[in-house]
Amino acid sequence: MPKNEKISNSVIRRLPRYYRFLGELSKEGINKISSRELAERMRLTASQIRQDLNCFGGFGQQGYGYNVSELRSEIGSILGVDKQHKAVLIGAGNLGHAIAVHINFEKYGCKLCGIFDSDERMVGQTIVGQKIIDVDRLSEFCRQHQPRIAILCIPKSAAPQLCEQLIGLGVKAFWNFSHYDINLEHNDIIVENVHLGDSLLALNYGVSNSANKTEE
Amino acid sequence: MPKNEKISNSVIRRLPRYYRFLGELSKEGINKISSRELAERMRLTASQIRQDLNCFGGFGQQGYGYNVSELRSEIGSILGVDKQHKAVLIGAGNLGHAIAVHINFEKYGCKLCGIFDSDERMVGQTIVGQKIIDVDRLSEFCRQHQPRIAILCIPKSAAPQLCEQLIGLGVKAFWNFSHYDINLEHNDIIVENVHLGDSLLALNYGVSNSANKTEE
DNA sequence: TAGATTGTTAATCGATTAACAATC
DNA sequence: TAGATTGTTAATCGATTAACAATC
Repeated sequence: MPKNEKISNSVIRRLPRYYRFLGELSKEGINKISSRELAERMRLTASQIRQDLNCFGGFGQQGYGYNVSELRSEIGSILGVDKQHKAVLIGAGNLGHAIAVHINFEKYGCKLCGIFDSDERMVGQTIVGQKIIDVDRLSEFCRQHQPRIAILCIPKSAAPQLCEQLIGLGVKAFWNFSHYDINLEHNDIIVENVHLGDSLLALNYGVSNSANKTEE
Repeated sequence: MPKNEKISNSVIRRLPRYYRFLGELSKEGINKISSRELAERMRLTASQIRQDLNCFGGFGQQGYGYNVSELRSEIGSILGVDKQHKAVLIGAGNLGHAIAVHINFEKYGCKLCGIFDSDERMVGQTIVGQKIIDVDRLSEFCRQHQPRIAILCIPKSAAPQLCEQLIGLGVKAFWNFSHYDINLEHNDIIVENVHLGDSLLALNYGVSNSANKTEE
């Protein structure tokens, strides 16, 4: 769908937020919105919104604005929310478990089709209606189901080897919650690192260096 | 500590990653590193690293490079890892629970001092050695302990009101995992939104639009 | 038609990269 | 001293904002 040039990462990162806000507007029963109004709500500039959207096409109408639900579904299809890419979750500990039950995968264009763990006490247990599978059976499973996305909720030490294994099995994208910083040679692999520690540290920087603190 | 000018957000976001990589180097027993070597490992440019670090001071030595553990501890203190800011966690459901046990708060300059939930079946249960407290007692607790950070693992609907309440109680920063997009009038409040859905959608965009897919 | 608002081009701003003098 | 590598200034690049003609 992209018009012609490569879409910048900054634009891509804003798309999910547009999608969310348009969903809310839709729920509020608002059918039409101008770039100016949307900018106000999202604390962006109208210019930026128009620039962003025009990377993908002219979704608006001069003199009128944008049709909320139409624009939302356009952005949705750009993001691929209706693709239902198959995903496996590796690591069903606290975080993995929470991700499995907390994230509505269908809503985000994914289908969670397998949950794995290496701890034999977890294997066989059921979460979100799925039996946890022994990670030893990962290869077998992937050959059969061909997942394209792997969600890593595993210790740092296990990550490098697992990444390589999964790439060998045809996985194209990683949603990485491990403390390992995926930085692969393979340049066709898509990585979304979620470093919660980094996020907390950035917040902590803000708190530690905020203006409302006395100089020390 | 900042030299004189305001530090850009892009720089701040890279600091935790520097901190992490330097920690790893330290563990590997590497004492000295040049900006060129570090850049290679982190997939950055040497220029950028030197620029970033020089926002805060000259931590290197010409002709030699940087002392790994020294630089790490400098960045650590810039990030405030030894500050131990008090934090409350609101919402001890799947995600809140996982955050509580998964994140080593001390390591990131925080101290988790209270966990709250509104579900009476959870109240009184213990996680990470702390009894879950009824959210009705949040005000009382905050007046006594004066936490500066609130971690929100609550439904979107509960977020706006809770934010206001917490700000009234002196909370200065939010680590926000709720689907509510904190976008406050209060401009001295620090917000770190962690929108896992947005993150997954960005990944999904990549998978849906990757080059190794056939045109459709 | 007049008014509004887009799509798009041009101007500005900020961040990244390159270059190099300073210096260990 | 010679070699290496920083700190810092200048050049480049890209992203954001402003402006405005096109058009509904």
